[in-house]
Amino acid sequence: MRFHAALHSNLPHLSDYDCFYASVFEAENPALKALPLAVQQKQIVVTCNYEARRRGLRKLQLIKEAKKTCPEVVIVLGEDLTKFRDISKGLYSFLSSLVWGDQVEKLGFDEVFLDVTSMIEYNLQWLEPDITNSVFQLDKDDFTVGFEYDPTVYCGPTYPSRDDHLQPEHISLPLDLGQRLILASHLGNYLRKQLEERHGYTSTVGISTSKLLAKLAGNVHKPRNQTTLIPPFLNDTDQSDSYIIQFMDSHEIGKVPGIGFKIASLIRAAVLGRENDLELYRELRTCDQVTVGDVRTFPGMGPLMLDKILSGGGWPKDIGTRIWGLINGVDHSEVAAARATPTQISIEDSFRQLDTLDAVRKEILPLARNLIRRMHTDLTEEEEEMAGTDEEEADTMRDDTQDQPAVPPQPSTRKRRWLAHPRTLRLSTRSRIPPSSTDTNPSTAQPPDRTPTLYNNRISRSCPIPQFIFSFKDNVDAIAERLVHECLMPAFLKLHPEKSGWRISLINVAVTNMVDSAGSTKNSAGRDIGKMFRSQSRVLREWKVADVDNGVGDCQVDNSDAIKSDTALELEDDSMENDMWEHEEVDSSMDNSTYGAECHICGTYIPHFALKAHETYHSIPD
DNA sequence: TGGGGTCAG
DNA sequence: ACTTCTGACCCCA
Repeated sequence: MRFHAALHSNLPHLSDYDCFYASVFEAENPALKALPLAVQQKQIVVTCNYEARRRGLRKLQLIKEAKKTCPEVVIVLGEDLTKFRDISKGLYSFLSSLVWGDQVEKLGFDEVFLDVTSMIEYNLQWLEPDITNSVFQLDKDDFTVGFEYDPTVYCGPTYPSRDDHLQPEHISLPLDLGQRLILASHLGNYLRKQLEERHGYTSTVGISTSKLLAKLAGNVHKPRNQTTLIPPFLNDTDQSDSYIIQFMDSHEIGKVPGIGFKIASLIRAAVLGRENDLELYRELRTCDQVTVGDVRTFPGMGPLMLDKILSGGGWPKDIGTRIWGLINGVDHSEVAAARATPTQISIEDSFRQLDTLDAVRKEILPLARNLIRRMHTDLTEEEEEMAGTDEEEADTMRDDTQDQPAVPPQPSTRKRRWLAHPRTLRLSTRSRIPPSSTDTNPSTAQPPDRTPTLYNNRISRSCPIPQFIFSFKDNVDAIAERLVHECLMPAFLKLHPEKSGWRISLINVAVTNMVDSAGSTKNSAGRDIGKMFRSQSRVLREWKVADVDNGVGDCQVDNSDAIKSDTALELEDDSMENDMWEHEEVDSSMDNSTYGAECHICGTYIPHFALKAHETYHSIPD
């Protein structure tokens, strides 16, 4: 069987990005770390830090309730996602720069799948039996770049835990899966440390042989830790996946990634025997919870039965097979390669209700503006300065003279070009009352066979995108205004021909249907990284000393379950790390001293916010 | 290609 | 009171 190591890493503490938002505010203002902090979008708490959780706050809680539960809570507004998106991009770029190949897949703002197979394979070949001190090479071309580790033991927690599990005395090299997972566990630990030391963000990592298992493994030891899901390697062959089965069986069916609310509900209904004539139904441990194990062992359960359970919906063709695979811990999906450009960009806002054209127009305008800004940041890059551009000769001469000291040309004067052109513009709305609905009371609606697909009330109209949206000459406001009048308002009227009474509660404006520009490089992410770091090797070399210092010793720290994540390694911070990562239009204007300084111990350039953590780290060993 | 659905965080 | 602000992929016509 082929080894497919996926390393899944949640960038902040918890695997959801709840805490990611809170971490971003804490990074801006470290004083917040000691306080209960909640991030607000409209009337709800979308996220809160651990201090707030300790005091009883939860995500997706009403602001009112949160204030009642914890009057001292500090509330910050998080409706503008720009910061989160930028930080997320930066952390993502950093990980991509370390991992070989381009299989680095973002899931939301706060999670990344990494396929580290080739790194593991490469490092496997240097191992010799029973050597407890080795070097993990992070750069094929430079054996001095890497970190020390002990390849005879896992780094960090495993599932099953090593207390429950016989650690093999001798690991057969080099083809053993367990050995690969050991290496992956050390790499995961290294990546976590790098994220924390260099960027001030803690993360949780799951390590296994597929995206499915890596993701679920990541939930086991939640904040600021990692879990390696280990298959049995001493057991008999027929039960070779028993731990995986047990692991999967213990999950509630809806917790399995890929099984969402609808599918889980249908499967639960079937297993609980709601509409099944079979009365072979079993005693379920809890009334409400249906576990993967309950589903897997249900009489007759398999791909065909799942197909039947899910028949009638618009599901993918192989849905039964896929779900059955997930239930059995099988997931063959690959970690997706990095994308040059997103497939769509959308921006939306929600409201209590909008009922007049004027109100609608007033709300759409800023959405259009922001959308155009986003198109510029995400779909354009700086033009490569071509020697042949006659018109710009004067500028070019002045700006690009050799040996120009630290101040680069103003980014705003640089030429930009589109990496991709969206071809479609789309307006979506949601109303408080569904447009044409007859359902009076959803709670009384009996679930006979199919969910009546009640209330998923976003409706949309799209149109070809007007070409003026791509202009670099006209300013954003002018383009936005024209877009609203010529496209978006007409689209709105098509959506809502009625005179009034729409009770609009949400408006979304999107560009979709991207066509990559010819000549744009395949891997723009890689090029951005190249701009941010001189080269991968150089960056890594800068950190070489740190890496070696850390290797094994830190594993021991991390292995201890007794760490107080709140106090042990708190990071001081300054707000500017965004700008480290500020993409295409700004990067050439960076003056490093604005954002950080050189460490007086190792001389490495450290972003300002990470300096304290970095020095703390120097003080640990030796 | 347009409109909608489900999944994810 | 399944809420917020997204983004990816899938199906059907």
